[in-house]
Amino acid sequence: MLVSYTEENYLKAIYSLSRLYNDAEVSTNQISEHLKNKAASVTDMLKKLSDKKLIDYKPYKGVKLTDKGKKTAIKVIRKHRLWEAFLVEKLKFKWDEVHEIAEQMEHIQSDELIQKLDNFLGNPKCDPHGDPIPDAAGKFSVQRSIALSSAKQKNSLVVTGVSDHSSEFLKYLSNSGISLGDNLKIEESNGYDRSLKIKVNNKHSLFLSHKAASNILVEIK
Amino acid sequence: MLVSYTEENYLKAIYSLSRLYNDAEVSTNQISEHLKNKAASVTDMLKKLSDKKLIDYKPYKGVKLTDKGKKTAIKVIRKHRLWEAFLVEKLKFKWDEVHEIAEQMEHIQSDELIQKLDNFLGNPKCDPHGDPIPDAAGKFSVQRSIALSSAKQKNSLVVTGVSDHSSEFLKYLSNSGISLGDNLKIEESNGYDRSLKIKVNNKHSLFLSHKAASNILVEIK
DNA sequence: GAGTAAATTTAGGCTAGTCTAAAAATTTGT
DNA sequence: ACAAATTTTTAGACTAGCCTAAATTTACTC
Repeated sequence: MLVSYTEENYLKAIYSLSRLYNDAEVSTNQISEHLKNKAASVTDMLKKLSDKKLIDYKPYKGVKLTDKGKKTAIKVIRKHRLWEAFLVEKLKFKWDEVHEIAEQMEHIQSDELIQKLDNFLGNPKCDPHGDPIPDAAGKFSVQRSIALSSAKQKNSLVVTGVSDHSSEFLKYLSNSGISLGDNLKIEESNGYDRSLKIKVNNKHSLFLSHKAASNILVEIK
Repeated sequence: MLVSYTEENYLKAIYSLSRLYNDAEVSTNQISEHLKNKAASVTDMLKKLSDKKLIDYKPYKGVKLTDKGKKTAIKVIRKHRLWEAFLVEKLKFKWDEVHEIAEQMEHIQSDELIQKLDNFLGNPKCDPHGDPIPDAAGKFSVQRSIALSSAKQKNSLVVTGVSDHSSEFLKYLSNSGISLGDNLKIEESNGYDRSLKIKVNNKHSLFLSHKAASNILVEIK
């Protein structure tokens, strides 16, 4: 069964929104905002994806991916991240320049291509943003990181990635002197606006809004 | 101005059909057969491409690419051939497996990507089928080959490529023991069906139909 | 639990690109 | 040069994916 470019983008959106909220149902409006389409258009597509057994859809109740839909979404994510790795490792793009191009390349259809690309890159476990790359069977072999904003522990956090890949955000990070692999310590946690004061690599400190902190992924070292 | 995936395919078809017939006007039916679309659909698209000043179109009289259209077509061909080179050189595909994948990859939009890919491959002059790769300005730096069927000279011909990239034809060639770089001599030329008797590398001889010979490209050594 | 606000779906319309069938223009054969 | 055959265009319809506006369902508040 063929899944169009557009359908793939919907499945990808549903997958990542669902992950974001603990594998919960995803609402029409969430998808609409994420893809910058109108809610009515989303409803149309949900019906179509439901007919194809890629999602479980009950009107007004949100959607969840079926196993088939999840498999398709993870495959697209695998392709996206492998192409990002290729662009950075081999073609020497900066990590904040590759997202848009990978958005196009992730839709190239050829299982053999993706397998050969994976081998060519040495079967990487993560992409240049630190996001884990699933294998051909859809298995993620490395730990998923958590948002800095939700870290319970205050010390010994390591930046492993971002959840906002916009070049605006990535530029903001590099201007703030935060990059992949940096060590973070939470020095203060502001209750009322949930902003954080962070020490980077035991050197300089800075303030991060909740919004920024929620888009920085860390692992506990 | 943006040119869609579909428009790019039409421009590419017009470019190669035009080249095939000595830069002549290309007819609606020729395009229709080449793209496996109906003639009526082709007419629709010709109007659209004409509105965008990508082709010169006079109803019933065929079309020619404008400079703008030619530039766009050559850019797509550049991308196609660079990706084919990548697939064969880096990912170790066979030369008869890459056409379909490159058909998809040629539409990825990013000037920076294609420039970096070109450098990564070492700025190749030809793709794995022996077709010349134009540079970023659209210039072909190597000689365009001629069809074996139209060779005036009988001796010292070198196989430089094919004009039919179907895996059916490529398999036929490899079964016949003809590959890129082989030396050919025309031993007999049959007037009535235009078939040829060919000696390959001064070793074995074989018969080629006009159809096959017209799809083998050679240079005079 | 009734009324309002918010979310979602339905209804109907638009564009790009395709198709079939029919009409018009061109080319060919005598 | 005129009729027939061929090519090309026009006319009208279809699908995918999007939209706006209106109707419906659900959620929230008192």
